[in-house]
Amino acid sequence: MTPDPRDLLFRSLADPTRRALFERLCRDGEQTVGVLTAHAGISQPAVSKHLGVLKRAGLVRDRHQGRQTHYSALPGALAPLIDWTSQMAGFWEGRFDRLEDLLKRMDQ
Amino acid sequence: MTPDPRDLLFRSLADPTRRALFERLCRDGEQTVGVLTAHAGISQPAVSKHLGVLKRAGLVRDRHQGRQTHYSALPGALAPLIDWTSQMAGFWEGRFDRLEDLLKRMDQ
DNA sequence: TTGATTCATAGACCATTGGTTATGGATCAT
DNA sequence: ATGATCCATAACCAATGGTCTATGAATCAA
Repeated sequence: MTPDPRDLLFRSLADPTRRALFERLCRDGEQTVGVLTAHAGISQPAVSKHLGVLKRAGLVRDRHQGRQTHYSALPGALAPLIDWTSQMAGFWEGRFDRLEDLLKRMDQ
Repeated sequence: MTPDPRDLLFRSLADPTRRALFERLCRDGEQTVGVLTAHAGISQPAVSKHLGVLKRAGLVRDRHQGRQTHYSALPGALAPLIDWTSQMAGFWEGRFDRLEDLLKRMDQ
């Protein structure tokens, strides 16, 4: 059972709170856990847990400075997601092409 | 609390079995529940349930013919997902630009 | 050193979810 | 009409997930 890296990505982004955290980090850059907690509307441990999930998915990284932890987004980790959607669209187009071929052959 | 359409999408695609079903429909086109079940490795009711979730997310549609139900993919429903990832990347680039501006101003 | 602050981890709790079996409604074949 | 097939729904169960409070480790300030 190779743990599909896509799976971690999709599951991490399935939660709206986590998407909001990631979105904030993308938009406003590096933030401490305290600042993120102040805007998240949930407890600090909950925020830490969400950040842990995002980190394990490679979507964020942390930097320790004194007693605070700064988190920042790594939007490059979204690549597999983009690849997958492209692939789905590609399958679709490919299927359509084959249908055109079929119709073309039937036309003769 | 308006139910974010993105939320339905992300949550629907968070499950590997559902992604596999959707992928199969994208790749091979319309399929009956029976055929999908034969390849899914889970029970028919489980497949039906997953298809229901995908349908509510707008990712598939169903067509009834006799006693079978044919499902097909609607990959256009992936658009909000693509938009979101683009927006995240956009935030990132914007942030970088603003940083450049800041450095430029500091340089003077 | 003592106390306050910042964050992560542990444990408990509740809702959600993904799976099962059982069943029923339609449709087709005989 | 009878039986078989296809699918959806219902009822249930185990596991997962998101939240909280409590606590501890590390750092900073006094």
